[in-house]
Amino acid sequence: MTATQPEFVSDYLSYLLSRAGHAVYKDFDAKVRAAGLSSLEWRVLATLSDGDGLTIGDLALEVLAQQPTLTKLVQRMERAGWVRRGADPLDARRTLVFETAPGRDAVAGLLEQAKQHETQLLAGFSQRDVTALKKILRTLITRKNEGLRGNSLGNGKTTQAAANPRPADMGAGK
Amino acid sequence: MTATQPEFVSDYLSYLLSRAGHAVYKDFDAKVRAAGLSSLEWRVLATLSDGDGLTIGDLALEVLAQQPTLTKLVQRMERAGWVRRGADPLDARRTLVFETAPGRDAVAGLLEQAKQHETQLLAGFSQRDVTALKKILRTLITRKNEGLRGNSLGNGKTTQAAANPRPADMGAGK
DNA sequence: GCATAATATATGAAAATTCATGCAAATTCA
DNA sequence: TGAATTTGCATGAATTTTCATATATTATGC
Repeated sequence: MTATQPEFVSDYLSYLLSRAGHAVYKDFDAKVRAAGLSSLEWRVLATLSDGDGLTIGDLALEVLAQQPTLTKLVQRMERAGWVRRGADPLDARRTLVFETAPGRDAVAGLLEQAKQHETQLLAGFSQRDVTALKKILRTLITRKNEGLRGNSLGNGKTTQAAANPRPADMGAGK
Repeated sequence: MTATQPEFVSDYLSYLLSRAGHAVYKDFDAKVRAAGLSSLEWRVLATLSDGDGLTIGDLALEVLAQQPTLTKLVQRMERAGWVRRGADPLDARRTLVFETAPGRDAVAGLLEQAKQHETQLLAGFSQRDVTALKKILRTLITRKNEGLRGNSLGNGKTTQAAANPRPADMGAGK
């Protein structure tokens, strides 16, 4: 009704999430750049390390980029030798993306460092806090736009399981 | 030590924060675009609505963009009539950014909608959860890289208080 | 006060992203 | 089955961002 009160932004959830994400990522980003990768390239390789053979579209959703961006990024990364593109025998429209050995090598160290980084970041919090935090974040991610009217973005993306997942599957579900 | 276990990424805090931020922002973004603004323009105008007269540098920190990006964005936004640039009488190197009346008009509706959006988003959570979540996020934001060795990014940015803050200061703190 | 260093923004060229659209393959359904 | 629709990716042009650096101003040390 009345004018917007001051300091709205600094209490706004969307802003807090962005800021926190940025703050958390910022110092790790230096290591990513030192490894010769851009932020998006790191995300792509890290995602593929969890299981490759994703389509361009699913990969775009995973790394929060748009499809044309991913199409072109993957082309560049293929030229760099980090990934390989392949056809999907079940659907000729799709382009599947696989990580190459050099690609795995490029992120191997970073994946380890990422774990250490997270451990350090969360050192000051109780296990309960961390669990609660991650749970809420997952809820926000999963819930997406349910319950929000006036926004019929069906968005029925399937995000099929990875075609080439790593052996076990423990530690992530919860 | 051993090979990276699968599903690392989906439990990685940095990833969860980015995803949550993206999920939360996604449907609101449609309204921002409908208002004729880009995401970054929305952030800039929303930030300035909380008090303008910020320098290019401080504004860049606020909206999580780089300085050259902000310099050019502000120039475009000035041409569009949303902001005005002014000199700092105390430091001739600085460029201060002020919101114009058209700029305020452009975001007024969005600021209201943003509040509604947040209310809807948090509807399913208890007040306690929300408070806890925001508290942790603020800690992550504030703490930045303290306690993280091997990264002497002093980053002593002052981010001085807004030169032209809005009157009261209630409703944001807690 | 003067050189030197540090800070704040601007800018040009290169690179990446985005928007709109094109095209091919799969799906729907009459 | 065959036309119409939908889906998935690629691509060209325009826009935006980034990197490196230039420029101007303020702080510092002697």
